[in-house]
Amino acid sequence: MHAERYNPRESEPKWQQLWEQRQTFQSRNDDSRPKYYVLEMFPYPSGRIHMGHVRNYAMGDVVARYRRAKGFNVLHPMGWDAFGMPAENAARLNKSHPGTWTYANIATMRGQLKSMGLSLDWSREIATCDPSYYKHQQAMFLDFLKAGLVDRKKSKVNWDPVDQTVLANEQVIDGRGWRSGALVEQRELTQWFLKITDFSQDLLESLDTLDRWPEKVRLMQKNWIGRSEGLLVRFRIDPATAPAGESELEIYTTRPDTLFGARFMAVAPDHPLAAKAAESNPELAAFIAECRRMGTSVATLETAEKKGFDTGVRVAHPFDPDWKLPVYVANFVLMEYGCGAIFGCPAHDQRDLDFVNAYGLGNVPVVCPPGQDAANFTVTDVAYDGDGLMINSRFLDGMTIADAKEEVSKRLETVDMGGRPQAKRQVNFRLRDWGISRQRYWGCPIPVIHCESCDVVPAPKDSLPIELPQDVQLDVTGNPLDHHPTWKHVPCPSCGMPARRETDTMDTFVDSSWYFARFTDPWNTGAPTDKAVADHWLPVDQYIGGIEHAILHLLYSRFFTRAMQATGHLGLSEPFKGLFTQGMVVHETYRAADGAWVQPSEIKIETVGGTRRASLLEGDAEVTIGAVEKMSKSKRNTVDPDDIIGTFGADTARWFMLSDSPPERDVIWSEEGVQGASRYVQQLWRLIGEIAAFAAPVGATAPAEMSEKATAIRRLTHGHLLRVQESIERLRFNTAIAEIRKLSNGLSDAIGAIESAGIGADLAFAFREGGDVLVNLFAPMMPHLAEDCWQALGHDTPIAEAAWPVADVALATNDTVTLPIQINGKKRAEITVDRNADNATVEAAVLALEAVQKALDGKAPKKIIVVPQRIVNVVV
RNA sequence: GCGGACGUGGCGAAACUGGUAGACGCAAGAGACUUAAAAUCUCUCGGGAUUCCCGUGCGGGUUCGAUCCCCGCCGUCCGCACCA
Repeated sequence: MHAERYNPRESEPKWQQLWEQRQTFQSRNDDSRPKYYVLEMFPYPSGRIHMGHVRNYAMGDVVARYRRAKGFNVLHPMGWDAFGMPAENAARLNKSHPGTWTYANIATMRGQLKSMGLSLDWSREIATCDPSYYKHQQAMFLDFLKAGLVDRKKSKVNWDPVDQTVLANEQVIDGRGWRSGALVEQRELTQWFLKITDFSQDLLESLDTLDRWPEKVRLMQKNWIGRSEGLLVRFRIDPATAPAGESELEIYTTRPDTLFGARFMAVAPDHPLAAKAAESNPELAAFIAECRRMGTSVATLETAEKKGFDTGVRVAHPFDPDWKLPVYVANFVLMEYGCGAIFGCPAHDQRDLDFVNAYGLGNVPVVCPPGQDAANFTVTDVAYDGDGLMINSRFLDGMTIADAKEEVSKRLETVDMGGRPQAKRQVNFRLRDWGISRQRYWGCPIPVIHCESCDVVPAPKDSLPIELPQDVQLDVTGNPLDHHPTWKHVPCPSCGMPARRETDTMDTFVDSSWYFARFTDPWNTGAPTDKAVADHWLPVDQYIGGIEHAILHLLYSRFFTRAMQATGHLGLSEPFKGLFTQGMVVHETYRAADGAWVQPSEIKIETVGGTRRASLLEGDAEVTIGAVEKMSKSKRNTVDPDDIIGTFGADTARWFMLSDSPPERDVIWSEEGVQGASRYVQQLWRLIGEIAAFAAPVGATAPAEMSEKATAIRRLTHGHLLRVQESIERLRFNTAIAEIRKLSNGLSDAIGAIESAGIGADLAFAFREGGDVLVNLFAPMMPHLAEDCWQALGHDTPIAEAAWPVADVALATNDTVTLPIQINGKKRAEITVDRNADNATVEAAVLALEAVQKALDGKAPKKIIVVPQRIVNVVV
């Protein structure tokens, strides 16, 4: 019996239960089939899933189901990025515990994900806030510590005054905290660091091996790591001007070629030389203090004018002891990069030029642009940073920039200055070590103990996990763990004297830097991973998530994988072989007359005379339709996945998510679009019902005699099968869906054409095959509907366990091809010829065409280009 | 400022390695069925004209042939931002 209408509300839970019963999506570590690891970035348990999750997980599920059907042993797990500030905030608000809120959210969201019908292996579920997870993270921290990959140092940190916590450089966006949006301040604190910079060169170089990553992401990481090749040069300080104990100033430059264009030196306000010089110069001290104040916010730094203050110190030019250069303290020099000191060559560096123009120090060009006359090339407002030949540079004159760099480096490297060479080649990186200390409660405790006599002592491994205390006071400023009356007090593991625990917790990006490895063996109580198992599954074959993680999460994970390799937990260095970054889900915005944002669910839209008008469901008041923007709570343009699944079913939601837009671009969620998807669900259901009525039995073999009609149907089936397959493999879900619709349209037309004529064994077979293939093709996108259709077609095992159909390439290709005929590049006719017809045959056929004859008007063609199986162009 | 991506009908888009521009869908319009509506089905749907011409942001170039390659503009979006 084939029901008139398909009812997803009845069907979807039924199939979800069956899959669960049969453990269809559980993957075993000892399966001998080739492995395929599909992973979507795991969610933060914020309360409810949103449409972005639906899109992300719908895509991953297509890949997982497709690969499973293709015979792979697929790992497709799910977990929770469960530590973090929102839980603490919620707990403070509700006077409860962050864990209560977190686990309640997880329960809700797990239910929501299950209602999507995702082919996930729930037996591997993990939550990063669970001691069974962070126990291993603590163990690895100790391993890293032992391996020299952890550092504890005093450093200037980005301090978020609202969240009262330290932020990594990566978490400061436009001078503001990435979560709170507050202006970030600089503070000096003792912090734990993971030494990501140990891997700077490798992290950079290996980007070239990640050929299945988006170019954009690789470029962003490359810029972030920021490698530059340069020279460290030591300048001798003029003893007459040297502050006590100072004799030299070391700078870093990438342009040693321009050394003869030097006009001044500049050091950062917190450079030791600046401090020394300020000791006897109150005005300088005041200037430095002012820079510090300005420096509290990166945002003001960006727009600040170039300011400097002459220290009175003079240094000698490395190639001319009599050439003295003034040393300034300048607000644009960063202590963190290079040496915190530079030499200024204004003619060829815009920043230096702005500085000299403000202080009247002048400039001398030393690189002459090609085609310019060296005698009258001058620089005024715009520095020249292009190519050219050296001028005004004594022994460098006439050299290329590259040669001049080499010459300067070579000469200064051999000059002895106090027993060391005066210069040294140096590669510098922008990348900084990863500060992981956070003064928060809801994070993974850093497993060390501070002892008065033994200093920092690692917590013994058998004391792990160091669990968070349940009784915690969150409404205190500062660090709640530090305020806890007893938690931090422990005896020193080394000397047994009273000591205290580290009360900082780890940045939550640590939690997400290795979860993909934990999924391979989440039951392991003794170690973070089973190395052999992890090496079997990893790297992740296809990782899918948002572009917002292009730098932070992905770079940290790449570092962590290397650190885990170094400490014996993994045998590889790159965790993600294929990366795909999906676009956002966007929606129209709506505003009431009073300017308040209105939710899509509160309005109705009518089209009157071609224009769309929106009004409130209640009260009918007119609503203004605004721009299409990212779904957000503040603009209230969100659509709740639960509502959509409840009304239309998960399949409809998944189908629409994948159908219209290319996956890397934003998708516009619209009511019309969902309804279109829902209509198609019904259309497919009807079509399969019709096909089932006269399809040959399951497993029927092809009859020897095939009519042309039957062959045409088979050709259609196999052609689209090939193209859908290719689209899915390229993650082009929108074109895959277009091809599926073409197949269903084609089968539908074919039914219309034969209905009255009756049906033979050949057609029955063709429809059996066509119907089966069609269902197979849309099963990764609409798995529940596919199960019902599969059953309707007479199959008795779930399609989720069925193999992908094998395309007959020979059948998919036609014996004949239709070639467009161009005359002077414009299409004028077409001919149908044998697929393998030789060029001479094609040419003869083309020349015989009426349109060609007419265009030639009795003359011979100048040229005929025949592109076999593609096109013919006749030039007259 | 530096780096990158993108620009195609009313809308989302497709177009393989330079080979028929607009597949597939959304919206719209006309019609069929219906007492009516929904649903469903059929047709039309880049612009202009009479067989043809124009058309992929704009202006050039390369080519038998350009949405695709090259040069120069314009616009939109994204990332980084005093990195020496």
